[in-house]
Amino acid sequence: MTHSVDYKQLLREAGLRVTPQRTTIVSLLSETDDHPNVEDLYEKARRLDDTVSVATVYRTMSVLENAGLVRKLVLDDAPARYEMMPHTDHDHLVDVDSGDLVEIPGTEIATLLDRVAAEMGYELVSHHTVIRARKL
Amino acid sequence: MTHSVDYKQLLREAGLRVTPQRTTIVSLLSETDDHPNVEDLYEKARRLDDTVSVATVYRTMSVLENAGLVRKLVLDDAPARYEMMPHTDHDHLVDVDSGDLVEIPGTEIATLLDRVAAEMGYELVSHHTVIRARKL
DNA sequence: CTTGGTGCAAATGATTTGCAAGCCT
DNA sequence: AGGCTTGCAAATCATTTGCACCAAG
Repeated sequence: MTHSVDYKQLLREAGLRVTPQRTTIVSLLSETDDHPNVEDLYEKARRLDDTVSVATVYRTMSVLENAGLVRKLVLDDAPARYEMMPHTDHDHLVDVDSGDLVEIPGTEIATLLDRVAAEMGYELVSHHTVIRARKL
Repeated sequence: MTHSVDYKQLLREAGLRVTPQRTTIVSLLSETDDHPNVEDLYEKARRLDDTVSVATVYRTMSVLENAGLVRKLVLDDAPARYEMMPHTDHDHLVDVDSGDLVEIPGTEIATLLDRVAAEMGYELVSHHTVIRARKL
C-alpha cells in the first residue's frame, strides 16, 4: 500500500489542499533518506512533472513546515535541507570529510536537554544538535 | 589593563595583520555579551570609526572565524550571529518568546555527545546544540 | 463559484567579489 | 617595496513576492 494516495491523505489530514505539485513533492521527500534542499527537490520533481516551479517548491516547503509535516534543517551556510517530520526524535551528525548527513537515533540527547533546560528555568520547546565528526 | 592593546595583540598572535578596522571590530565583539550580527557590528563600529564598511565587517568575521578567534552562529533564518571563541565550551538556548539567546554552560552536553559519536563509529570534531525553550 | 495555489519574473536580503587605492610589515 | 586590506559598487545566492491565471473544494 505504498501508493500515491497515502501522500494525498497526508496532505488532506493536515488540512491542506491536495495539488499534484504538493503530492509529488511529499512523495519525493518521503521516499528518500537523503536530506534534500530545494534545488534537489525541484530537479527531481521536474522529472515527474515538468510544470513544477521553484517558487512552488519553496512555498510548499513552507506550508509543510508550518503544518508540522516536515522539518527544516539549517546547517551553517549552504541552503536549507528538509526531511519528513520524524516520528522518532533524532539529531544529526555531519561527516566533515564527506559532507554526509547521518541521523543520530535515540532520546538520550533529548532527555539530557530536557533536564538542562529545566535547571535553567526553562521548559524545552524543541532542540537540535548537530555534531561534526570524522569516521574512526 | 583592559585596553585596546589587548585586541591588537590578539590579532598579532593569530598571525593576522593589525588594522584599525579589525581592532575596532574585535574590541566591540569582546566587550559585549550579546551575539551581534554583521549589521549590529557595522553600526557600532561606524560610530567609533566612520570609515568602516560592511564589506570589511564581513571579511573580518570570515578571517577571524578561520583563525579560530570567533564562532559563527547560524540559527534558522535570520542573519548569522557571532561571539568571541569561548574558552569555556557552551551551547545555546533561544527564548522563543523574547528571542533572547542564552548560553548553556558546562561540559555535560559535550560529554554525552562525545560518547554518542564514538558509539556511531565517529570521532567528534565539534558540536552545537540549540534549545528552543520558554521561561517556566 | 470562491478561495487558495501556481508559474513566471521581478524584488529582496544576506553575503561575496572585482577593482583601484591605501596601509601594514 | 610588495603584498594584504579596504571601500565602493556591482554581482551572486538563496529565498520571497506581485500578479494574472488556474484549479481544488
